[in-house]
Order: sequence, then structure tokens, then C-alpha cells
Amino acid sequence: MSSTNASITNPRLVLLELLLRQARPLTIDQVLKLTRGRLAQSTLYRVINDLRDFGLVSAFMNLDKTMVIELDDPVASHHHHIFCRQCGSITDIELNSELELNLETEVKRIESEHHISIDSHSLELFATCRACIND
Amino acid sequence: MSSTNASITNPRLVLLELLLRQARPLTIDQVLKLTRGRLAQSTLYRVINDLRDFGLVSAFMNLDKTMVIELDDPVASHHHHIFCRQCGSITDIELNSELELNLETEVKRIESEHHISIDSHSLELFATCRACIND
DNA sequence: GTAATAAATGAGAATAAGTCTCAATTAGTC
DNA sequence: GACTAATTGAGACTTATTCTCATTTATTAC
Repeated sequence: MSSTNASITNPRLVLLELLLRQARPLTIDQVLKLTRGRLAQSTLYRVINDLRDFGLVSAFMNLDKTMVIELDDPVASHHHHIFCRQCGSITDIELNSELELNLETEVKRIESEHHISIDSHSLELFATCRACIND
Repeated sequence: MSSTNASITNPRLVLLELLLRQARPLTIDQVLKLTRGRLAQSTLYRVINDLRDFGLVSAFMNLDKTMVIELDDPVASHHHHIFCRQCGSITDIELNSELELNLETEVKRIESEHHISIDSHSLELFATCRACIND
């Protein structure tokens, strides 16, 4: 996975195609259900790690501490997530670009104030989503 | 724990005193070590949940997906966390107040745009901390 | 202070997400 | 097609957190 050459294999294609088709963050359970037995669970976790190393997929935690993955599209802009506390749905959001810039400037200030090297940031919003409000 | 009355018990006092004394986020392991057997592990988790329900403690995830807790001081201002990817240390930070205000305004905009009800937000910075840079 | 009773504790069993192992399969190269 | 390295799949394993339940403690009423 590092110095040697990576192969284009079925499990990797299956996962990439699914993520491309769904175009939204998916949980492990969702991936397993949507691929209906075509991926062994251990393979899924391994393939996720491989694709993360390749920079094709990114992963983060759900509210229940389980893994959520999505395509790491280098063209799409930096974004964040809203988590619904009730139904667990996850929504992608973008901050307005001015705020995102100000955030990055502030991160740089914090970097020099604390003499650390910050390589990424993530804003998480916790909410009750539209569907759950109407219940 | 909800409609009935809560008691002031030793484990609850032990944990609150520790958090007050340390004044920094602590992992489960750190709490267990620092309290040296005075809290059963199962009691610790239960007491954490109780104190969260009481609004005295807040909890979040470490990089290794384990629980981190800290005092939820209603007087102290809203803050965020820096996680060191190498050593796992966690540092509290505050955004400059203008940015924090702008962030809250943007959150309100997102709220109305998506017709959802956002109840909290959290910014996480991932970094290499001062100590780890010098290694 | 003591009795009654509701709440909380402690020890260990149970759960489950994610990781690891290793023999079998597959992709890429010659 | 044969060779070699990479990958897969099945299931065992790990471990943070939750659960259970008998025992203990805190609180309230007297």
C-alpha cells in the first residue's frame, strides 16, 4: 500500500462506484447493505483504509462513534457536516467563503500563538434535521 | 436520574474534584489513574453520564475514539479543541470573539437555509503539538 | 437517631466496532 | 501462461463502553 504498486480490484471499485453513485456520506452499515454481500466486512475496513491512503476517500465519526465515509473529491471545496441527533442523518455543508477564509486566518494565528503545526480543521454542527422536526 | 432526586455521592464528588483540580480535558485512563482505584470503571462511566445529564460535565471523542471529559463550566466561554495527532494531547482554545460571533451568525443562516434546528457546534483542529515538533 | 426506600455502586459479564491472521485468490508483469 | 506481490474473505481477537444484579449508601419521614 505504500512503496509497492496498488491494484485495481473489485472491492475497491465496488466501494468507489457506490460512493460516487450515492454522493453523500455513508456509514459502514449502509455500505454493507447497499453492496449486498459483495464486500466482506473485513475487506471493507481494509479497502477504506487503502483508499484513504490513496487520498480518494475520507472518513470521520458518526454520533454513535461508528465510521462514516465519503468520496474525497479534490475538486469539491472544503466542507463540514451537520449531524442530526435524532435520526443520525449527516448533511454536507459549506461555510460562506469569507467565513471559511477568516477561519483559516484564525487557525494560522492559533498556530503561531501555540507554536504548533495545524494540518486540518473540522466544524461539526449538531442539530435536529428537517424530517425529525416534523415528528 | 431524571424525575427522581439525585444524590451527592463519593464517586461524583471524586470526579468533580479531580476535574476541578486538573482544569484540563482528561481521558478515561487518566481519570482512572489519577483516582487510583477509588472509582470502579463501570461507576466512572455511569457517573460521567449522570454528570453530563446534570450539565456539569461534557464529553467528546479523542483521536483514538475514546472518551475525553472536562468540566462544563457555564461561566467559562465557549471553546474548542486542538488534538495532537502524534501524542494525543488535547488543548483548549478560544476563537477570537469576532470570529466566534460570525460563526454563530453563519450557523443561524445554515439553520434557516436547511430548515433545521442547530443546538451546538464544535470546531476541531488537528495538529502536531509543540512538544512533538521538537522530536 | 433509626427505619424505610429510592438511588447509586462495584464486579464482572456482555456487546459490538474495528483490527488482525493466514490460507486462498487475484492482479500485474514478463 | 507462469511468476510474484498484492489483496481478499472468514472468522478469531481486541477493547472501549454498556449492562446486570446483588450489595451498599444517601435521603426522607418519623
